[in-house]
Amino acid sequence: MNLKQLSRHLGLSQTTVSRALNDYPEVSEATRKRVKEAARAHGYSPNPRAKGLATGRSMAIGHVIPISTRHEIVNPIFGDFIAGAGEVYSRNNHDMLLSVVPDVEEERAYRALAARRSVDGIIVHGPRADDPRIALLKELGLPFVVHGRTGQDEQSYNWVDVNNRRAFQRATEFLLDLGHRRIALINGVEEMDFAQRRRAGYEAALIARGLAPDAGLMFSEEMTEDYGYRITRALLEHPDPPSAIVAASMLTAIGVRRAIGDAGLTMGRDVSVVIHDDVLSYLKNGGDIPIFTATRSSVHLAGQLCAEMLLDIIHNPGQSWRHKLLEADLTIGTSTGPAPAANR
Amino acid sequence: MNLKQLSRHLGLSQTTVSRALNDYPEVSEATRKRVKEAARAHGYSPNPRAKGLATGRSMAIGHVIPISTRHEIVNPIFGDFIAGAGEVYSRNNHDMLLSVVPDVEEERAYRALAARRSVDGIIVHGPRADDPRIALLKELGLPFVVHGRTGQDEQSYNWVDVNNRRAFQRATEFLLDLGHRRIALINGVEEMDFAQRRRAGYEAALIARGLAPDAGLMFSEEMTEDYGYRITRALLEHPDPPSAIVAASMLTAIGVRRAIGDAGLTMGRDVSVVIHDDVLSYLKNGGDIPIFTATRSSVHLAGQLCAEMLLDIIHNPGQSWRHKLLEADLTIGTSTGPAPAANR
DNA sequence: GTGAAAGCGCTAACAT
DNA sequence: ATGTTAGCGCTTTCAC
Repeated sequence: MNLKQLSRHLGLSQTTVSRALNDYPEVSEATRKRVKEAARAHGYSPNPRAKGLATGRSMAIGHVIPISTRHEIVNPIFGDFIAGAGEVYSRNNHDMLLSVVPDVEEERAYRALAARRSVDGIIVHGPRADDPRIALLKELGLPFVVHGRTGQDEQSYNWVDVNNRRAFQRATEFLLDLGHRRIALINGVEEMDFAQRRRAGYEAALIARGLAPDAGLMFSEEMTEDYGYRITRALLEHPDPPSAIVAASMLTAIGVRRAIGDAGLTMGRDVSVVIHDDVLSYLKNGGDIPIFTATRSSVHLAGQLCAEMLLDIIHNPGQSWRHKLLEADLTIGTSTGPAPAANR
Repeated sequence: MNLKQLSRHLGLSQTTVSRALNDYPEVSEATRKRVKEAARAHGYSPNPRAKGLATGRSMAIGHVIPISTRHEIVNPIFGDFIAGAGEVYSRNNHDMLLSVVPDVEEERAYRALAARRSVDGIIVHGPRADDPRIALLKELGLPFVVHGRTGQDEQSYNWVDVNNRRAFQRATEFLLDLGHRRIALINGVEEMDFAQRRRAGYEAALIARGLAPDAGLMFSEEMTEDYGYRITRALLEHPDPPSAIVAASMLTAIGVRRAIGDAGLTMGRDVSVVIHDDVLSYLKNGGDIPIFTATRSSVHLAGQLCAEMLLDIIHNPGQSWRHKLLEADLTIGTSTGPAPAANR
């Protein structure tokens, strides 16, 4: 069933039916009601391509997922984020277009999306501290919202971010309050903006207590299980090992725990660990590692918020930049305990 | 730059330019070359909506991701699969349309996709043993490929599946060869077809050795960490505990290992564990749980294969059903060892 | 308040 | 081998 058929069926012109369906004010209430009912009854739904061709809009939002050419892993936060954003799009009759591209071809992918006008807006994932995509998208004139922030000019574009700095500051303060003095940081790659903010929070907490950040206790790599394992083993073999660890991501945390176990030590007694993870900081259920359960993650929420913000920007253009800062989930596990007296 | 402008620029008709670009045979090689070069030089790229409107095709593939209303978790295999499929679409100039819908509204989502002709084909995720979606999609006449299989009529639709039966049979045989006799199975929900096949493989291996499957050693639930933990703890407290466990999924395996540790036992000595996981059976790196590394998972591969099959079906319709059965990755960890003499 | 007609950018008969 | 023309299904002037 298309517009033509529907309008003929109603004895009206395509124009009127179109106007009624799209809530144009000049249609009489009576006709609008009649038209909308008929549309529903016949299961009419406009052809998005025809609509897009006529309006120049696509009713679609693009997500460009860069896949690293070095280590083809998909960021685990991705699924949750997409689910959150997808719900919002469904509610607003927008399609979600996913574009998976090798990171080296990312610029081309953005330019292609813009040139073909396949999408009305874009969500930017995983911003680097100094990310060229921001300038590119501004140049292309495509509305966009960044999930996260870059290191500078954060007043010049739209973003939704988790307060990573404060989360790590709180985590570190928590351990300091328990008497820990040598606290290690197992961080993500500092090319990523979020990792820089996390370290800043960690350092701020130490400095506020008159402790100098120790480069020998701060680590920065891709957040894998192996990374958590290697670093933790090395730390524990140190003559003056840390009594506590602040770690990011579930995978890393799994490695940390395995290393502690393999060293014959006990989490929460010999070494305290605080995990930050905005994907899987779900319900903790009898253990010291968060697990999948029925609760939404903050990334899921961030996905919803990014999508809502972008749709709003597309609908009401010309406004100034928008942003939203979420307080992070922080999982403080059963694995945290006071520092051994010797380490105070 | 659109077709009209490009053709004017070349002093040719739109038709000729269109034909040259789309590799129609009747265009002279000279013109084709000239046209293609001009197109590239001007960065011309056809408007997909106009093209779709004219051809009735969308150049897009739909992925409907049902989000469970009970436990809003995203299946962890999802990210990997999407990445694999996405690469194939990119190479073939197809868009990937993601539709995230509450599972109760799934039928409506498929019908909407079909009615609006938003996509040329669909990939079906997570088939149940008796899945109504197969019949629905046949009725809708939309080409589709299932990632996985259903319990019956597997000759009547297209699918790509991992040989779950054989994987679990091999895993079980492996443990039997080590002398184990009481082997537990920690399986996924049996509503899912893959879980049924996994149990079938496990049972077949036992029966082939003259052992009767013991209902008290077989478990079936959503594959969370907590599940792996709970079941393993319970098993180990049993008066006649199993000496080995076959477990599915990384999360479950993490729970299994934690439970073994908490019970004061050692994996590979007191209890042997074989993990099956097609997502994260990546390189194992010094531990007994697979970790994220640079290697592709079999789900990534399945994503590619599904996408390729679907594009082929769309391009060459009218052929009979197609399918592909992949041999599963099977991670046999350092955590497997011979059965204690008492258990033989 | 409603309708006729043009046009969005492309493809596909149907010429030539 | 190339061009002309008529749509694809919708929105949007413009006229009434």
